[in-house]
Amino acid sequence: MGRAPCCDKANVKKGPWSPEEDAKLKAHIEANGTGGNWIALPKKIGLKRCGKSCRLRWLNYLRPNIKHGGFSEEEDNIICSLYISIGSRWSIIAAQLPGRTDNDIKNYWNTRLKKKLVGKQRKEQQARRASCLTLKEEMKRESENYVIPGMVSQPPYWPQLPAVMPLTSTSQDSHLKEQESLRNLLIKLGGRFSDDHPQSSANTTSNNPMNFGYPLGVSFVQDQLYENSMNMLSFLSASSISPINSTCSQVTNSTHFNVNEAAGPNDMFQGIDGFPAELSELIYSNNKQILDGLEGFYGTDNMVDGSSTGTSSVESSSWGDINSLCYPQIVSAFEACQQSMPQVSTFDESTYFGPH
DNA sequence: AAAGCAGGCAACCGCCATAAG
DNA sequence: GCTTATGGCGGTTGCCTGCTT
Repeated sequence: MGRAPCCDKANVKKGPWSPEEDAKLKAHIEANGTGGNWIALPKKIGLKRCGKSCRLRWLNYLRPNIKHGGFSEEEDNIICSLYISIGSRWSIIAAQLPGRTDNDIKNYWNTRLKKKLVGKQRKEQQARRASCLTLKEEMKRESENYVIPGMVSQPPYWPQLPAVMPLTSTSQDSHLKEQESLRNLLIKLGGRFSDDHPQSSANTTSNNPMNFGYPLGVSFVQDQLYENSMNMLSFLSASSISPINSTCSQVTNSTHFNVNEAAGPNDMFQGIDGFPAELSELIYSNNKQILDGLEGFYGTDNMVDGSSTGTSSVESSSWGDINSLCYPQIVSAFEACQQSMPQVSTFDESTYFGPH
C-alpha cells in the first residue's frame, strides 16, 4: 500500500524535457519563484508535467550557476573524502561543492569515481600478489609495535584547498567558515595540508593512545580505514600527494577512530571550531558502520570488546560498495597466497566488487 | 555498414520526514 | 493527535551515444 500519486500519471508527460518546456519553466520561476508549491506549478504554467519532475528539472538543470561535467581533481578529492566519511549522502556532499547537484555527483561517483577506485584497488592487489608477501610476515610486522624500524611515519597529505573557491553564499565570511570546516574535515580524515605546521601533524605511534593494548585485528581495521582513504586520494592526486607508505604498519592517529562505544562524536570532534555538528555525527556513525562491516569480514575474534553492535553484516548496498573499497590489503596479500594453495578456497571477487 | 555492447546521464520511482489542515 | 499533501532524497531505470566487432 503506497501513497497516492502526487499527480495524475495518465496525463503527465514523461521523458526528456523539450527546450520549450525548459523555457516555460525557467521563465516562470525566474519571474515568480516556485510559489512554494511544486505540485501546483505545472498546471499554473500549462505544463503537462509532474510537479516533482519540474522541481527536479529546475534543481538539476535550469537553476542558475549549475556546473555540468568537468570535475576537478579537487572536487574528486572532496567527493571521495566525504563518501568515505558519510556515505551516499549526496545532498550533503553537493552542498560542499558549489554549482554541483546531488544528482550530478551521484552519477559521477557511480560511473567514474567508483570504477577508478576499484581499478586502482585491483592494480594494487596484483602488485601485492607479485611480491607475494605472506600473511605471517605481515602479522609479524604488525606485532613489532606497528612500526617498521627506520620507517618514518608520515601523515597523509592533501593539496592545499584552493585559496578562492566559487562563492554561492551571501557572504565571504560564511564561505571562509565553510572552507575551514571542510579543511578540518579532511584533516580529521587523516590529511594534512601543505601549509600545516610540521609539528602539528607529527603524531607518532608512541603518542597515539589508540595503539596500545589493542588486539591485532583492531589495528588492521584502523589501518585499513586510513589506508583506504589514502589509496583513494593518492591516485586521485598522485602528483600532489607525498609518497604514502602502504603497509599496515604505518600509523598515525588521524583516522584511528575509537571503536569503543564509549567514545561518541562529541569526544571525537571536540575542539574543532566550526566543524559542522551534523557532519561530525555522520562521520562518526558511518565510520563505525565501516568498522562494523569490516568486523563482519574479519569475524569478531579480533575485535575489541564492546566494539560490536551485534550487526556485523553490511546493511546497505552503499556500504557494501564502500566495503569493497575497504577490502583490506592485508587480506588481499593473504588471499594471493591462498590462491597458490589449492586446498584453500579462493576469494570470490564478485562478493566484494559486485557483478560485472 | 550494421549489429551488439558499454558507458554516461537525465529522469523516474518510491520511501521518509515534515508541514498543513 | 490524526490524516493528507508536499518536499526532499537516494536508488534505479532506460534512453542516447560512441565504440567495437
